[in-house]
Amino acid sequence: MLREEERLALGAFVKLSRAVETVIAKTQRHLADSGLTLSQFGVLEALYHLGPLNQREIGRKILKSSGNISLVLTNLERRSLIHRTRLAHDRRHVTVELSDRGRELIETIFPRHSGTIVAALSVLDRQEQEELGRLCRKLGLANRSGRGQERT
Amino acid sequence: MLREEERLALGAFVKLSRAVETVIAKTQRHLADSGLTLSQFGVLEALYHLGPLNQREIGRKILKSSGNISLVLTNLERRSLIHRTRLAHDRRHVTVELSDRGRELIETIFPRHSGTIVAALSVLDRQEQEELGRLCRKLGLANRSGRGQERT
DNA sequence: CGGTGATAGTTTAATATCAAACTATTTTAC
DNA sequence: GTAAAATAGTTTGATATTAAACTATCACCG
Repeated sequence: MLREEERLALGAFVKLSRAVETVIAKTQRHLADSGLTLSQFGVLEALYHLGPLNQREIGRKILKSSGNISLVLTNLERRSLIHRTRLAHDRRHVTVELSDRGRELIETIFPRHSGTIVAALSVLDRQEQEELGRLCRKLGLANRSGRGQERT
Repeated sequence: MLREEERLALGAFVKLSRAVETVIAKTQRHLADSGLTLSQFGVLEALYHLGPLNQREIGRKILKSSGNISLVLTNLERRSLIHRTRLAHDRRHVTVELSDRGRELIETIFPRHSGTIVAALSVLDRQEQEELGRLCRKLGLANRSGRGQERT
């Protein structure tokens, strides 16, 4: 019914999706203990590793629309995990940075998050993880949204 | 700063997530032309390939919570793409099936959807797709949610 | 200047998503 | 046979998500 080429590609993609979903589900369970969603964690982690960013830069890092970032930041701000500041010399930009509480939280949570992923991937040996990374990198780069299809 | 094991696993996982996100983004753009979300498409596709199912079975197929399935079905029902029927001999169960309109729609859309994925994966040759499938299958199976963590 | 266009962020409307509480129904145990 | 437990589905409350419309600000050009 399906051509061979089709069967192979669809099968690989289903397995790819399922694999990501199962690992993400594990990380979400653990993040929920701290009352964080995966998106909130993504923002805190980006700020932690890259320092203060404006909202567009955050959106580019975690691949979300600007409207979405705006909301996620509002929720983080409500819990005093980040600060937003308008730049004086260009009032269109908002600089986002971790609060002390936010820094403490991400410093506590990141090792656990990382541990969850390392454990999940540990069914694959070093060489398999390298190969998986190589194939996914190739796939991701070839299909990255180009030609004016970035999210606004 | 990060141990080698950690760097490798986190790196592989980020690439894995990005690859899935980029391919999914492509399929969503195309599904949006028909006014379907990915979840709605997932339901229609399951019904198309597997025949009538109850809501729990659908949830298991597309890995979503029962509450979510309930809502997605309501939205599909509003557009007359599916029918819901209570089973006479066990009134707890709802049998979901494609309407004629739903069948027409999925028959039109599925080939395009499939084509999008085949095209996206085509940067990998046959052997690479097989290897990617093998690695992801291993990863997914090892981390499938067990121990009472299914979604309700 | 002074308007035109670009850029950053916010808001809105629709859908999705989960966990948890809830309803309805059936099965099981006593 | 009825009470308790299990099962299927729905609802609720909170967050996420996008596209598109919108606001505010700045840059550039005449």
